[in-house]
Amino acid sequence: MAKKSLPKPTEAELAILQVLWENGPSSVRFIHEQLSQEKEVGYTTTLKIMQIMAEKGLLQRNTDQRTHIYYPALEKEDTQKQLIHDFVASAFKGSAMQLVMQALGNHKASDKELQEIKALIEKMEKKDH
Amino acid sequence: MAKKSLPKPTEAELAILQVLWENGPSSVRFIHEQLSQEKEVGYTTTLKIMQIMAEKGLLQRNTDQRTHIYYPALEKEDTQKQLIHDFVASAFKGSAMQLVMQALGNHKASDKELQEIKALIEKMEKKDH
DNA sequence: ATTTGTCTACGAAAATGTTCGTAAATAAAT
DNA sequence: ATTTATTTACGAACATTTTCGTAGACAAAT
Repeated sequence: MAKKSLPKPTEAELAILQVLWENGPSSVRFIHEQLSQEKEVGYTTTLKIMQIMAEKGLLQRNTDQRTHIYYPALEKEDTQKQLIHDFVASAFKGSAMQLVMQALGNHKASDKELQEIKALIEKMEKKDH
Repeated sequence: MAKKSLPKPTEAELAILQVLWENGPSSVRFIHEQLSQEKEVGYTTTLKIMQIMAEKGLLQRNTDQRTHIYYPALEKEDTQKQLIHDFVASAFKGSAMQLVMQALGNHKASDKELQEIKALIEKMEKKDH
């Protein structure tokens, strides 16, 4: 059967996903502590958003213990891929390459990063033949 | 004096900016016709959003004629730059290079596009020395 | 001149996202 | 055992964004 497509995460939801991506499955308490370092926010606000995310299917959770443990339903890369797609559509008229050029141009990249990108390009060129 | 920083455009606002970027200064009627091709929406909805954008400073307008002509207050590239910055922060933990790698990897690029990127990288490498 | 159409302005409803207070259950501390 | 702290659930207030109806000004068509 077809994979059910999940809604695009909102800003607040994305902030939570980032913490989960970095730290793995976590409790609301932990996520909230991390988010609090960036911005003051009530505990129940974090809780509520995570509950909504679980409802939407963005997060899964283990409720065996009183303290529920949440984790993303999708791989980080899959979510990022979808986000890039939407972003490119809404701000770059669908041209991912235009985005790449802009992002590359406006950002100071280290030699190592540039080498990585070159390597990726080489690989893509080879695949074409 | 310092350049007043404009708010980040919303989704609906971005759709309007894209039409303006492509077609230059336009009337509400024209923008609305373009947007209608993508999605059904009332004329006054488009009008209202453009008026709000003018209030916010995102758009300028010429009101000499009864039919006002709107145009973006900022260059396309400036707005895109800001959008990339926010996007990278919210979805890529601030790493523009991660975004570039993902966008590059997930997208089929033409030889010509790859050449352009390579050229840009060359230029960036030279600048470092 | 009168009607018909097009435009802006305004305001408010509807939809979406965010915030948090309160209550109930459970666990931990005294 | 009683108090204190932690956690989930729920609901509602608040904020932001999107939507559009209505009215008034002006222009075009008849």
